[in-house]
Amino acid sequence: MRFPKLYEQLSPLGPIPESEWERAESLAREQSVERKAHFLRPGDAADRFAVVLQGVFRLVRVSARGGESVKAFRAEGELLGAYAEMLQRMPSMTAIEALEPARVLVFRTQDFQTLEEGHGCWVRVARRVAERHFLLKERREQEFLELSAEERLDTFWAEHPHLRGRVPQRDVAAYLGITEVALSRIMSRRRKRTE
Amino acid sequence: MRFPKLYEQLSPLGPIPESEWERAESLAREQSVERKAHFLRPGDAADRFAVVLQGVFRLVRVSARGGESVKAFRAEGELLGAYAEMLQRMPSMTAIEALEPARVLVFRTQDFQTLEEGHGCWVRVARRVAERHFLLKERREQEFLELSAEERLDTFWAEHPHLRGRVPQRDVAAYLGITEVALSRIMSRRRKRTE
DNA sequence: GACGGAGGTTAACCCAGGTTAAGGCGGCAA
DNA sequence: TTGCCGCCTTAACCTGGGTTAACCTCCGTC
Repeated sequence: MRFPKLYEQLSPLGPIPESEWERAESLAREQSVERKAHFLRPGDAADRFAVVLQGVFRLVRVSARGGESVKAFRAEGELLGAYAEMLQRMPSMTAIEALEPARVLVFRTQDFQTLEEGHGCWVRVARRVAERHFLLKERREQEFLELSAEERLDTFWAEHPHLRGRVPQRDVAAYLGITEVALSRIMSRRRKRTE
Repeated sequence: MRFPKLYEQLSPLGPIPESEWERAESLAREQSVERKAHFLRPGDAADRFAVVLQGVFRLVRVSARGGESVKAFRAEGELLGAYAEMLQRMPSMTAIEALEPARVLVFRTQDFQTLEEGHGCWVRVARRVAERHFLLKERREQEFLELSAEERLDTFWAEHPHLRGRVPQRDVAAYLGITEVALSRIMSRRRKRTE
């Protein structure tokens, strides 16, 4: 078990025999990413993904008008990649950028496909990954439909306590779908409300 | 091929041998749903899903505060079910209601699992279904992050032209995350703008 | 034909959040 | 030290959308 983070992430998704773990680890490549450097930038082929070993990343989509919106953050143990673009085999529209000096364990999607062909356990894993991604997005949809920005903020910290102090406020705002000004306002409003 | 809609929906997701089609059809049960009747109501077990043969449905989530938000519409050929709750094996939080007299082809999730155990093609289908659900939600997330209500309205009609005239405006509003009043305002604003 | 309900529109008023612009403050480089 | 830069805050002003409530169809039912 050279990479406990890998094991933590993948083993809850279905039983994987020892021999397959070894095969997987042999395909992985460890890589470090400097603060503010990109794991993936818009236009790159979405042909690899990773497990975060160390650090926090932001997944950013630059809209047509030039505005940045943050789709997600990823920290230790989480999967990193332009998942939608991978599925559609299109170039990435997403920038993936380290907010701290980071280390990741990289797989090429092509190699993962070979894993799948070799053993059915990986197919099950891939399915669970798809389902988990879906559940995350559905929860987020619900938040946009039902909650105010302030409530979304609370939900955010409740769901991501480990990001406290590790992500700049402007990015939290861009994740919530508001401006950094509005976020600052919400926070001061609340500061006063509770004295 | 007793149910062409079933074939249309599922066959693009992966090759399915003739014998498996027959097995699937033997498990399905045709059911009709009256206008305003429910295919599923909150609290029901999320233990079945369907393919829509005829009609339009709305998937509604009733929030804690009693507000209704519309997660999606489903028309002919689309999959109908409380997917998130199915994955999590929890009772449905979603109401699924016919907006027109409708007919559906119902499967019990349990039966579908038997299909999966019998032949690998169904596993592939299940995975593609998960991926498609994810892509839909991701697109919606992006719309909430980047677009105004008015732009979301345009996007909605561009993506769902077949729903024109079949869904009441209040439901479109609830899908966009605004009130029917706001939607009416947007439409009149636009009517004036273009004379 | 009268009535009532469902769905849509309009208007008045309010508030959350966008926009712009002006600081504040800590850290880092010259 | 000074000055700049990145990040955050605050204020002023504007706008989109929420809320409430009145009203208007169009139907379907009696």
